[in-house]
Amino acid sequence: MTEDPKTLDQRDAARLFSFFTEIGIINQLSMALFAKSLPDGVHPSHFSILNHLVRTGDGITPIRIAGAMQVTKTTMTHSLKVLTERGFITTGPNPEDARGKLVYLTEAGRAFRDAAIQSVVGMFGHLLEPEHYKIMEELGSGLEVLRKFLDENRM
Amino acid sequence: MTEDPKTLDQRDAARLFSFFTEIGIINQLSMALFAKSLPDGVHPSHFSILNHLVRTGDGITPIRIAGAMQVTKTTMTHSLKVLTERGFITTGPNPEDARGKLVYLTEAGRAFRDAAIQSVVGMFGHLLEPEHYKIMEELGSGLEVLRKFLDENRM
DNA sequence: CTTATATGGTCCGACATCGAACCTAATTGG
DNA sequence: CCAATTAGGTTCGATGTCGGACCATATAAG
Repeated sequence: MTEDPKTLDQRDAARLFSFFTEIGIINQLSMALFAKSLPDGVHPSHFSILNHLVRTGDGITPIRIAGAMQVTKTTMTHSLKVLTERGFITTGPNPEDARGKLVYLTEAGRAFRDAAIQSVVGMFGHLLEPEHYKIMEELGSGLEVLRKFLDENRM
Repeated sequence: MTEDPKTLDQRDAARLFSFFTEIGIINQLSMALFAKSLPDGVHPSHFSILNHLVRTGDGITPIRIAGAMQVTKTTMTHSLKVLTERGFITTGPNPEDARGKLVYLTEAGRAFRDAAIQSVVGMFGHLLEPEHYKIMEELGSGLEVLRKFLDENRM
């Protein structure tokens, strides 16, 4: 019909659907498993925030965390409130911007993150077979290309 | 320390984390894009139910749909209520099981699904490049292995 | 047959997430 | 220097999802 290279033919459309379906199911199943390996009612998103603070260093703004986690600032406000109530983080004023805050890890937060990693690695480690790690490694670069592209083109 | 082949070394643990992180981000970004391409407040999960009914045929039970969509029956009850209110499905008694229901597509539901596909294909089609379809195709089989494994081992 | 258990579905409460509206402070234009 | 716009955060209401409790029917055990 058309020669526009960006027009989807039926095969492309089918690939698109099945690909994102697989991604969605894997995400859902792995997140459910992940959630079960976390202690009493700590959501994976909470763990991710703590993990991000450990890896990139704390003393950063909620907005930056929200950007890294791909969630809205509204969601981040809520998540940080939960983490504060659990004693895993503290917040203080931002000396460079009177509108903003800075987020800091507590010792409890750091310890919780370490324990959670042990728990998660234990659960997945007893489940996955060596071939699965091989697959994950093989898929890594392709996924990265797609992730970066989607990230750059989001609206 | 140990020779247990299922004990994760640091490289495996890192692969595990980065893999599921990529999956999570791709899922989130693509779902957000997907949601934006659907008309006025129809959630991707609602579309998926309609799509499933078209592809596998209607007149099936809510439980079967829930299994296929990987959600709980509680969630399915809610989703079907929304779809019924929008006039996209109807439900009737199950002649073979007095406890159960059967779900049927309406003409409006079928039309909505078709229109949504056009919209989604249009949005992604104008965004993705040929190389991305190639990548998706290459990743398909590996993702399928992981998905099936997670699906069989969920608890 | 009667009882125990499993299954289809709904209701309720909890929670993560989002968008819209809003406030405050920073930045930019004039 | 002042007005307009941008950016960091919070609050509010809505929605999707889940787990637990519950009801009704179907199936299995005795």
